[in-house]
Amino acid sequence: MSRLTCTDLDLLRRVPYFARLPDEVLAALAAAAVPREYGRGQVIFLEGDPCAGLHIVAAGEVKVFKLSPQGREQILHRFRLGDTFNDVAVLDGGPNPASAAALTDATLCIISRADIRRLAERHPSLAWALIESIAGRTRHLVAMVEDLSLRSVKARLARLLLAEATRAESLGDFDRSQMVTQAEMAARLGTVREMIGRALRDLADEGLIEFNRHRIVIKDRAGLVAVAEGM
Amino acid sequence: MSRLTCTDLDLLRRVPYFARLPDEVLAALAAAAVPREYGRGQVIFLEGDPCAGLHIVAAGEVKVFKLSPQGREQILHRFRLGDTFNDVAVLDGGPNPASAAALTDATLCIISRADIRRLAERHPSLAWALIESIAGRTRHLVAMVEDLSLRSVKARLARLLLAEATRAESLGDFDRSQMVTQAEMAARLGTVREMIGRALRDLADEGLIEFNRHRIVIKDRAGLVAVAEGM
DNA sequence: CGGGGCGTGCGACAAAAGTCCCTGACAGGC
DNA sequence: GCCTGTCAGGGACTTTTGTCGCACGCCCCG
Repeated sequence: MSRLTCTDLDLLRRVPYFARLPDEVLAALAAAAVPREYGRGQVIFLEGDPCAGLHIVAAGEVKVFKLSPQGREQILHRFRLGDTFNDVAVLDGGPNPASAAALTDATLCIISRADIRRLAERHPSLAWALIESIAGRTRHLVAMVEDLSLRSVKARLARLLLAEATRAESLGDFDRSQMVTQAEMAARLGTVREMIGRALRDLADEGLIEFNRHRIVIKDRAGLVAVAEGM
Repeated sequence: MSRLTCTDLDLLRRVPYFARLPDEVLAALAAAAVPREYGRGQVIFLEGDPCAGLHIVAAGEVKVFKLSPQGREQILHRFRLGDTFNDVAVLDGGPNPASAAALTDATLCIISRADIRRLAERHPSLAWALIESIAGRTRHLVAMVEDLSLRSVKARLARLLLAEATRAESLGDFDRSQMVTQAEMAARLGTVREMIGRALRDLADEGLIEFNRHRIVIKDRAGLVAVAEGM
């Protein structure tokens, strides 16, 4: 038990928005957190269900997504170690705004809305951490609306590649472009697999990237930026 | 001066998320609020500029929007009496995530980020009010992403008509469907004016609505709902 | 009462996105 | 090593969305 709590504490320190919280608050959060394991592909919670609590990724990767009646998927966000999700439902008490599923085997720590609320009332620093977290989420969604509404698939893809490259660099796990499959890229960009394939070929024809199954290398960053902005 | 403060207090009570705050907090907010007038079409603040503070609509209507390089506009939200906007920048201190402009002559009350932050630290009830406000904003954006990514223009239009009709009823200002121009509907739905015209004609051909310049009447609500969901 | 400006109606066309379908490559399990 | 399922490559076609162009009606204002 004490080992578990210790592990949770370490995890909480890896959550950017929580890192600066006083130890006391982190300990209280850790005490309230319940770990849970999910297998690859397993559903974590469903859109519309009553608030499933705050989820923190302790291992593996997770997607939060919407499905259309026709079965097409739009991924709202992909979450990794140290990310929190379902903040919105936790903070306003409404139903989960979207569904979540594990992309790989994953371990999550879950804190109920009641616990969060109790702790946030006692510790204003936690309330501010949550506010900054949800503000970041909102900025991401604004960018997503802008993308979907105002940019072509090719431009969106260029932006995605640039963003992933930047993220990979800043994390040191350079160039293992974790982009997995074209189908997933399509779900993130709000289109279909075939469009991703065509857009990749276009970019390669223009000499901006090189790619073969599961590996994409950026050859001309400035050119990619131009595509990302211009169209 | 005392009259002005009184007016501001009345306004703050009309903000849904603020309505239940204790008088003391409302008075402090009112003291910090600066009123300002804008003419129709006037820009209020620009995307990317440093945080412009919390804005509250005291009169008139306002849009928050993004522009593409090609000049197309995506309206993220239309705000009316008692709505607050630019919450995100106020809460996280980053730049404004989008631009804002007055749709009609408008009066806004503006509270600086510093004041909000100071008051929220002193009064946790205000912090929670802000949290619920931004959570609502985030839910709206999630719905917007879903719409743009997974629904046809016709389905989006059906949803918009249903939403506006519901709002109009619940406010008693029934059927004066404030939808103004087709161009604005297009900007809200992420498409162009001509598509709105075609989609309206389609819906009319199917007997679901009737319309002539500036007046849209829903004839078959269930049918509209079917269109809104199905496609 | 005669413009102008704005919003609309509508058709022809162009481009972007999506669908269908089939082939072949690769990886993991047996 | 072989079989099977998943993923990618890519062509042909359809549908949806966006662009262009122009005429019309309405309303405001001089």
